[in-house]
Amino acid sequence: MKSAETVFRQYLKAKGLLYSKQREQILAAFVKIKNHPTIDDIYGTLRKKNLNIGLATVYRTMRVICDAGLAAEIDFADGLRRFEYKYRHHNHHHLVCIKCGRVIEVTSSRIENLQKKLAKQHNFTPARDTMKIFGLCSRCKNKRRP
Amino acid sequence: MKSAETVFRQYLKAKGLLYSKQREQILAAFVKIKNHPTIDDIYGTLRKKNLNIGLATVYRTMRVICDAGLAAEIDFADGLRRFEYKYRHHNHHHLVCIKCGRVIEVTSSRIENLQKKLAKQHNFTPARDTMKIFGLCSRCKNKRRP
DNA sequence: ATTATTGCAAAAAATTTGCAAAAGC
DNA sequence: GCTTTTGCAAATTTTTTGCAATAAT
Repeated sequence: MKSAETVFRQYLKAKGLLYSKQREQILAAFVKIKNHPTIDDIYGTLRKKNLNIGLATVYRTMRVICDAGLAAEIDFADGLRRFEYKYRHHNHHHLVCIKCGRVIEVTSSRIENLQKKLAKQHNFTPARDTMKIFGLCSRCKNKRRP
Repeated sequence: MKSAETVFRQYLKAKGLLYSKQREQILAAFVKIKNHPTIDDIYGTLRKKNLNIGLATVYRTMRVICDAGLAAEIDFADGLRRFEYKYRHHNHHHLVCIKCGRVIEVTSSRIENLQKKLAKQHNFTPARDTMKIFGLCSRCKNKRRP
């Protein structure tokens, strides 16, 4: 299966865009970070590696990566704009702990089938979907208040 | 059934907070606006009514309204922070058109049951959930490119 | 050679905060 | 009367943009 880099390269070529070192490095950093980084997480990672990439470039590149379908914005209701890696990830849903912020990824083909049905009923052509359940994770639910 | 205002009043009293005219007006404006307003939508509505309420107050009050469980932030991937009214609304899901922005609200008890099951399997105590399907609505899918 | 991309700094937008005056209870 | 809330302006944070220099094909 093609690597994300290859997919990105092909996308850029098809759109007449250039494949720059910065784009390569930003994509690599993003893919490497597990668990839904913010722009600032990605920027910080690059800085730590002494890659001198401007913040504006990270913003611009993450937009391109999203356009290429390799990432999507995701909102865990913590006020931060995060990104989720979309390539070779099964479509999955999230259980988000409202206390500790832990995110558990789950899949359910039955839910997916129902989603498809629901879309069809409304004559709606689905492209992607998100499902999140907010609540308390197993660790947090047994803790007493501080 | 209690009105949202009553619920809000009771919440404030329970927390030792005050029920001010501004809070009343902001809640009323928010409830009245259909379809997921931004802070600015709410602020604009109030201004149009010549209610001289500061933007900071709208920010602060929407947070209180969310804390009271009457609203929640919702993200339709359009870069805007929106709020959804939560009281006396059946839990519903959204079909979001990525072309025209139209939002169709749907319910599915079968999906809800599966969500509950999924949470249980992970020893997770659900509080609230969101599900969105992004795609093309019936109107947009038949249109050709501009 | 031509065009797209970058970094930087500046601008714009979004959100939060400090504080004296006003309002709620 | 005591506290909380408000409006305003200032401060902070987040995101976008203009542009000359640089890099990609």
